[in-house]
Amino acid sequence: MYTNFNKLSKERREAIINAAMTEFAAKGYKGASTNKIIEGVDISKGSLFHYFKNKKQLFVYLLDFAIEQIMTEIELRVDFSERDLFKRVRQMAVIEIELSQRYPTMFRFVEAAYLDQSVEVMIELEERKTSVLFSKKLFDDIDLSLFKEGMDVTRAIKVIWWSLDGLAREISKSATNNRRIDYGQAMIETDELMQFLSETFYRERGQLT
Amino acid sequence: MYTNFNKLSKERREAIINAAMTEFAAKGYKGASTNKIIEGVDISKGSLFHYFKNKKQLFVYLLDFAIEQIMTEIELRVDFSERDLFKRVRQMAVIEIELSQRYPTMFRFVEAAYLDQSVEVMIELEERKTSVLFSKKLFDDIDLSLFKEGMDVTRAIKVIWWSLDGLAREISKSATNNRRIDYGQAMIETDELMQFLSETFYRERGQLT
Amino acid sequence: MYTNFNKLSKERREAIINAAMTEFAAKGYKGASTNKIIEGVDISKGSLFHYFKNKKQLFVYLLDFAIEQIMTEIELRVDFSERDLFKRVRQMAVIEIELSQRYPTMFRFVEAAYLDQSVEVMIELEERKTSVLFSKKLFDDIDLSLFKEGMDVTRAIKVIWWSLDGLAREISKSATNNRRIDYGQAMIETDELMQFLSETFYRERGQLT
Amino acid sequence: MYTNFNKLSKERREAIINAAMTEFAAKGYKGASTNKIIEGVDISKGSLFHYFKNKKQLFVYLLDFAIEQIMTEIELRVDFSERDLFKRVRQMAVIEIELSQRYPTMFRFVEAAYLDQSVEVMIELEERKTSVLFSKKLFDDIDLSLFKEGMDVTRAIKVIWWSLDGLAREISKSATNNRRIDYGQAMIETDELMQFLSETFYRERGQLT
DNA sequence: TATGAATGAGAATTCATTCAT
DNA sequence: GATGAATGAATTCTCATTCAT
Repeated sequence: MYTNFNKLSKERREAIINAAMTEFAAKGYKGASTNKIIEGVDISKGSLFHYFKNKKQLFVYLLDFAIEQIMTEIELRVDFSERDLFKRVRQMAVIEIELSQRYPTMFRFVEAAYLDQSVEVMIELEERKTSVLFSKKLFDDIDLSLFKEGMDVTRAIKVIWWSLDGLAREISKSATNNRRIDYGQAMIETDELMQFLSETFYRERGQLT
Repeated sequence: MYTNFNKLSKERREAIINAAMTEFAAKGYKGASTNKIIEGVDISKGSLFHYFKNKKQLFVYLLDFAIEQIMTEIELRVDFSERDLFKRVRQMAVIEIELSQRYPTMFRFVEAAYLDQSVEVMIELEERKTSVLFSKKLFDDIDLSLFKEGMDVTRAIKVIWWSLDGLAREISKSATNNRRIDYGQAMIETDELMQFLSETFYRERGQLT
Repeated sequence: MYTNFNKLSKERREAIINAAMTEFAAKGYKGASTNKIIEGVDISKGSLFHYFKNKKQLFVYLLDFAIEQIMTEIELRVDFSERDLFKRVRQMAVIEIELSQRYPTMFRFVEAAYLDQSVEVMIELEERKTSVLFSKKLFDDIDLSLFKEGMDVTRAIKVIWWSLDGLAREISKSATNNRRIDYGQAMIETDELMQFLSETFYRERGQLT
Repeated sequence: MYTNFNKLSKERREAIINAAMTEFAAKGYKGASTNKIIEGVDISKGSLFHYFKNKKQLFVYLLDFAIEQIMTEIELRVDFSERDLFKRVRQMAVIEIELSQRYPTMFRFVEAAYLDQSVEVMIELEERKTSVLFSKKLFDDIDLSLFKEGMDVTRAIKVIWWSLDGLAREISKSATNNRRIDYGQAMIETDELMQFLSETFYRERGQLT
């Protein structure tokens, strides 16, 4: 699968991936134009459909490519022996922020893809979301003894997750308006939120960093 | 603005609104076809573009119509003299659930619209989101004395909001998969979450209902 | 059905029908290009697909139009009270020859359509063929007493039909090569064939004309 | 000509011929896709166009190949010393039926090719049709003394030919509808028709088999 | 005011053929 | 000789919008 495409040189492949992700991120699946994609990179219409048999396959390829890229980095760099929930989550946040600086197009694409409503790719998206979004591993083998006594930990973790997710959305939304995310500021806000949450749910104040 | 459209009879207006919302909800802004919209209701091509000068204006009209509809109901029915945050929020949840049962098309439209990625309507959407989503009034004149002493109330409220929002997303996402939201179950889960949150952030256990 | 198209002026309608039939006759269903059709007549791409929702519907319309045209003329002008098989068939041949001179494009189209192998329109073609080709009425209430005694009349009629059909094919095939059918000559040959067949199958030599 | 292709091993050649015939038979000349042909057999794009300089040459090759195959068999197996027209024709029918069972793909291809409307190959087709269909040899040195006295034998032979052709068409058309030709039944019907024709045109009833 | 026929740019995709390796 | 990636013209069809009636 994708045999033809994978035979291309890295530069060419990346140019195509970049152009396609940019277009999909900007216009959504349905709105994106394969014509525009090939305009943005030195490739013929025939070639695009030689690499990917149709628009949907191209989209799915990009999605899987991006997810793998991100997951690989997380798997590699998150220390899963760290049993303090906040410390573990913080590692992930740091990596994500770094990646979104290194691969802004890819991140914008993934965010847009996850919100895409197009029926044509809904099923593919759902499959990927459930497999990734709430990556079980992230909450595996957490040290529950750090939580306050009598606390409903499952619910607490959900509240923590929703809060971090909410903050991320807020930051990313403000970015759409003001055009650029200040990642330094984002990290500070995330740390402050985690500080608040650990004070709320943990037995005693810990040291995040 | 929309003078021509407003001169129509209520039935006609609602038929058009319904058909348009259904199409936009199903296919997104870009994917929706004005041709399909008029097929679904007794109106001519010319008239549609007479009432709304283009597709975008139609979309924006629908959005504002829906928001107003919902906000009016909330304004009317939420008792803003209730100063207990959870009790006030609960009222809103009840109303939203009731409305989404009464006007399913409208709700589906609003949900889809809020996720729409189309560049053409992004700005309009952002304007409405910020003005509505975190409706200030909702958190005005809240009885802060109910919160635990020393609690960072602003942050607590955000966490509460993000959690309720997170639960709502979770329910609505599972609905896309399993086809139907069980509103009774949704209310139970919301109540349980609020119970947990009030125990976490409030001085003493209250009675929600 | 075909409401939009039927609202056009006769001239415009005929121009479109003509251009389309010419293209289909020349290239077959699959080979015919809707682009070429609109090039050949003052009509926009959008309009063609406004009149006929797709290529297939256009083809089917043309086919039904042509068949109706021909059948109406035959019904009107063939004297079905003539009970002598050859005399009745001769009437039809005369009409067909006349029509193919008056509407050469239409006839070329029908002939080509009947030979078309494209899967997309096979079913539609089969439906029309069975209903028309061996028009039962043509052989209804024939005077069987004219045939030789002891003759298997059913088989004789088939042989007559196949022979006339064979001659027609021969003439029409030679036309593809030499470019034009000589209808006078064709009529003579048909008469000669019928003379031979009547001598073969009839009790006594009749007078065809 | 076709030097390169003929250098291939028999198996390879036949695989290519088979795949190409199948595609042409199913979709017609214009509709057939060279891409699809190579998908169905182990051959590269470049090679196909190396063996046959273009689609048309491939088609013509297949046509000539099929015709030669069939004609060779007929030449070999028909006993041309048999001077009774019906007996000679019957031999041919038997061979054709046998061949169409042995090489169904080839026969389907030939039938489809003969009906093809594509301008690109019309001329080539016409050339082959006239050269083959009414293979003179078939009617050479026929024993005319068997025909009734005074009979216009030339015309009689034509009627016989057209009738046999007509029956064949009828059988083959019904096959398109009902999916399979019953060759046993076809042979019976052909024999019955020939019996009828020999009674009609021959001096005295002969014995066909 | 209301209509809906007309439009042509643009959509995704397929195609036979070429040519550098 | 054999390959298969690359091509761009051509395909059918859709679309939001206009404008004469």
